[in-house]
Amino acid sequence: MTDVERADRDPAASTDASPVQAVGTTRPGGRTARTRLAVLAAVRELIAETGEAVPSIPAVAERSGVHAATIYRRWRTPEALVIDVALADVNERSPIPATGDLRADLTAYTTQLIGDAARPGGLAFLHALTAAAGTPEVGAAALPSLVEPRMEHFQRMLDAGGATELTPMDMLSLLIAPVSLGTMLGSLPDDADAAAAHLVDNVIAVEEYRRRHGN
Amino acid sequence: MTDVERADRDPAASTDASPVQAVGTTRPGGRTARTRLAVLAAVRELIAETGEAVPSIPAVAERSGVHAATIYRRWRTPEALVIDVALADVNERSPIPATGDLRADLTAYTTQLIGDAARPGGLAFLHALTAAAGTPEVGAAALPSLVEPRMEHFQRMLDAGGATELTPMDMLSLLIAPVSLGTMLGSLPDDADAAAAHLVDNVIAVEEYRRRHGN
DNA sequence: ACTCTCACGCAACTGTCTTCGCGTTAGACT
DNA sequence: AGTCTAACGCGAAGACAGTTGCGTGAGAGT
Repeated sequence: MTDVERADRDPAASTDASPVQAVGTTRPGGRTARTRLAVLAAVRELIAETGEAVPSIPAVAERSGVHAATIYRRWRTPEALVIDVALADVNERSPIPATGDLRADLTAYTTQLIGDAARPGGLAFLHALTAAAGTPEVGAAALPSLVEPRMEHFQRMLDAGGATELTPMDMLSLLIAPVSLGTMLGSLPDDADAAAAHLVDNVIAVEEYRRRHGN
Repeated sequence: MTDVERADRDPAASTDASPVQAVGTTRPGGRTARTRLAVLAAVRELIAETGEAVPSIPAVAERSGVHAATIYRRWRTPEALVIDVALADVNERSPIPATGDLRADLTAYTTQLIGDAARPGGLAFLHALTAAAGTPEVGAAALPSLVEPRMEHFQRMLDAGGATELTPMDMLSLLIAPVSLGTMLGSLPDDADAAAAHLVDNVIAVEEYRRRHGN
């Protein structure tokens, strides 16, 4: 009847040995991983369909075939669901290049970021993020694990590009933050390339300014 | 807010009203104004007490003494309540100076902004903002009326300070956005003055960069 | 002062979210 | 292969947000 039950009984449909996170859990194995994938897939679908709302847990339960009680036990809130999806997707969705050409790397990343934020899930993610930030038990654990890997990637890009003054934090302040707020307010220009070029110019400006004025 | 009040009235007689004082409504008088003040005061208190959550309407009803049905009829959602409080408070809470000294004005504003965002209500406001952005019927009306007056103030500050290249939008990208996201992620330095100086330097850097490279 | 009617209080109602106890299943481990 | 137990399914109970119809009181207009 449900996707999960079918997956459980059909040996051919068993997962192709891709160990999902669930680090530190006592039982990371097959069924738990399958339910997790089914739930996260349902969250993605619902976000894509319903526009930008954070999906309700009963809706995710029906869509995924996983019982609502199970979802409540594992995730507790809808926001945690969205955060979990984001954690699983961010790295492949907005890769951070490091070719050595700073402006090109920044432009490529920013353009993709703008496009990503404009997607239906973009606002849902921001919503979930603010909600998670308000509830320490969710945010305190999730936020660092979301941010830290990105910071390392940024550092590689900056090193490769010869940026001596900029820090990964500056990427947060000068790129991610304006794109996030701009998406919320709908104040981003329609032309994503122009918007990206604008933001990248700001980054370059800061790098040059600090070089001239010392750190 | 205006949409809700319009729904209560004759649809044809609707003229646009200032979201703060509700002037122009058919009955702006004593009782309506009192209930509104009582409700907004309760929202402020609840936000200050409960940390950073968006208060539930039943809670606001009990605290304010205004019946829940009334609040539902006028505001519709808790997010609209928080937005309304923000609309009423922002101008006095984070004034935008225009003394002619650009760096001093920027620093004063940014410092106050950081302090304001760190307050309990700061996160609640961001939460409400993202939620409002996701529901067009609330956000489409409220967001412009929140942003536009600020943009004008910024323009005055920039003019007075002799900034020829910067736009009010840049203040959004370079100051408000980083402070917002930084507050969410808890990534702002503990030293608010240092953080403000950092962000202000970025603004100055962009102004100088554009002067040298043409717009 | 009188009338009109908008906004509010009231209470019952509906639908949905959320939790809980218990039995069952399926990985993990020996 | 056998045992153990964490994780899941299930249904019911509870709590809560949100809605609606109706009567009343308080501004607004004359």
